[in-house]
Amino acid sequence: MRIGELARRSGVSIRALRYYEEQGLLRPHRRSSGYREYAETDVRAVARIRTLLAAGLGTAVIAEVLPCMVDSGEILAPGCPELVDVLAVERDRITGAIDELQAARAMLNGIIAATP
DNA sequence: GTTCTAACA
DNA sequence: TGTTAGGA
Repeated sequence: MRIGELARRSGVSIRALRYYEEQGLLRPHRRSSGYREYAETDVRAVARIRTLLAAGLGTAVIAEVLPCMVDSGEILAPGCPELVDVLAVERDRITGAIDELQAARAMLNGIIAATP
């Protein structure tokens, strides 16, 4: 599929899809016309990219983790178990971020509840 | 009409 | 990231 279809199906802007390629997150083939040709599996790949970006992971980390995820996206592809410690660090960072968000939410809840 | 690259009131 | 210019 071309970039327009992937953008519609993934809910991501064409601009973002080109950016992902620039960052090495996606490797679409090129037609003789120069148009990018994406695979069916890229729809799910984009979803994973969005999830990881939203979690605060850098594109460099995502680029090396993405190819190590099997269909389910939760299994480590055989051949890259050394990523486990990198993922553990990211997980701990996310856990810290969640704690801060919960603290902020509790603070706002308190203010809102105490405001007549 | 769609996509491409490059660049920024 | 959006948007726009200038082409194919």
